[in-house]
Amino acid sequence: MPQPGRLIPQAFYLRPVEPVARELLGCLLRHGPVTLRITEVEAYGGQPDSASHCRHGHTARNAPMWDPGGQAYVYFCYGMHHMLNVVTGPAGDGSAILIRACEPVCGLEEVRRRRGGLDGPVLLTGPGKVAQALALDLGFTRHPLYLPGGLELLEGAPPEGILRGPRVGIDFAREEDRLRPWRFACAGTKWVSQRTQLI
DNA sequence: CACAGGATCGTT
DNA sequence: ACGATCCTGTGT
Repeated sequence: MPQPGRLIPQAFYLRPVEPVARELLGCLLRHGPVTLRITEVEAYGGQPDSASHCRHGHTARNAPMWDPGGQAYVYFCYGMHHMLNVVTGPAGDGSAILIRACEPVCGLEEVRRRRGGLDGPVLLTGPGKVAQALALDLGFTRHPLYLPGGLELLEGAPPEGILRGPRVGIDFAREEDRLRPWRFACAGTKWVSQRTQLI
């Protein structure tokens, strides 16, 4: 099994998106002084997926999702938030994993500064919050996660309990999510995005 | 070119 | 429950 702290090799990402998403739980994201542990993920693409940015085929924005796995895909959402995705699969697969929540491991003071002085689970429980804490922007799209320097993805101890299921709630009761139980996965922890529940 | 909607967040 | 804030993809 993975050795904590080692860079994950690109081969890890060149597989179907859902097992990669599952195994990403517990892994570490490092950018400079800040290290975060992934506690919640969401898989997109890899098969017909009407919720994926690839649902209408190849476009300028989603181009990184069609590349071989192992790189970041960052996009701008709702006019104010950046979202970090990990691209997976071989070239042409059009799949990626949204990092939905983390817990702090290193650099807590810097994270709190970037998050407006907040603290507790509200700090990193949401995809926009994670990107803000890691100081990411569109310039990180296509950044390789398996090379030292910059934004890195490291192996970490897998969490004890992995919960998974479709998201439910305001806009999450979609049929396709019910048919795809591994789209969404989170660790058994308090560090779970607020708009996410399990059924 | 106009429009509708969006993988969200923080406040009310 | 709502507003912020703007980019993207589609339709005309």
